[in-house]
Amino acid sequence: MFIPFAKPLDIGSILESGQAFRWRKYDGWYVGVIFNNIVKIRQTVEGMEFACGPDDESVIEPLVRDYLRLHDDLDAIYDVLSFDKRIATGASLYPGMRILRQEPWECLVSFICSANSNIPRISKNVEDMASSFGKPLQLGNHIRSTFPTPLELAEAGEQKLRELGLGFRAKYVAAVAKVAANGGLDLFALREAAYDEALDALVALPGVGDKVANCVLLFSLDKLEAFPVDVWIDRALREWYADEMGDAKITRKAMRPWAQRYFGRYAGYANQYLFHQRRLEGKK
DNA sequence: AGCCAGGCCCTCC
DNA sequence: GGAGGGCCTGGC
Repeated sequence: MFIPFAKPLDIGSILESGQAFRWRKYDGWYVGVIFNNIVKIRQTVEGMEFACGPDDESVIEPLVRDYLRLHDDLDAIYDVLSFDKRIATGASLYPGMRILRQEPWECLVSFICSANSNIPRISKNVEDMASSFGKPLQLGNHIRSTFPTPLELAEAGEQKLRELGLGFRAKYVAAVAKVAANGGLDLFALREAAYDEALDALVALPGVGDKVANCVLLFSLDKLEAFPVDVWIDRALREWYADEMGDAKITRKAMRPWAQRYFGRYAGYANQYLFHQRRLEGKK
């Protein structure tokens, strides 16, 4: 099925910029699992093509548009952020890189797994949880699995999660799964909540600190003002914004509120472009 | 081989 | 309240 262009759009940078962990590239197509379907996407000259299963494409198509945030007017967002030279440059370097609107539960568990880890390992952890505790799916010759529900992960338990190689994060995933399975966590309600309220609710969960919470808020809960500060953003801000921050000894904790004031309501988009730029420059 | 990874939690000051 | 160390494991 064909989806017309939402300009600008760069499927590659969206799906390969460390926001989500289940997309794989096979001969020009990105193949992943969202909304309990295997979904294939590729960008074409005039838009994008996608295929999915087991559900009908007509059912999944609006969800894919939503997932890719095609409704965001990126040029308008660039206009708001381009008072800053770095972001203006980033927008011209990577036009069409969008923030994703992921399924909150998978996003939360994925970023709990991100603590003191790296992208290849996070991807492996997430995929292993799916193939071990999710439900199998097939589309053509692709065999994948749904991301496990809170109940499925709660029933798996810490020990089995450790056996998958989650390490110390297994305890947190198991604990949060138990809370969610018992109805103690309504992530979709947090989409309607204000940023501060949603942040407080997330940070109360074991294994979820300010950074992980801001990733979940940004990538799945519609909080475009969220600003996760990881090592890359830490480096980027110290190297590029020392003058603006005006405090060489600023703590990582203090960086988030500073950046949110500085960048404003689309701080999360600014974050993604800084992260992407700085990560491509390497460790130095 | 050894360091460090898209942090979080706990302890101790 | 905030700085410092420990934590599972794998990638480089």
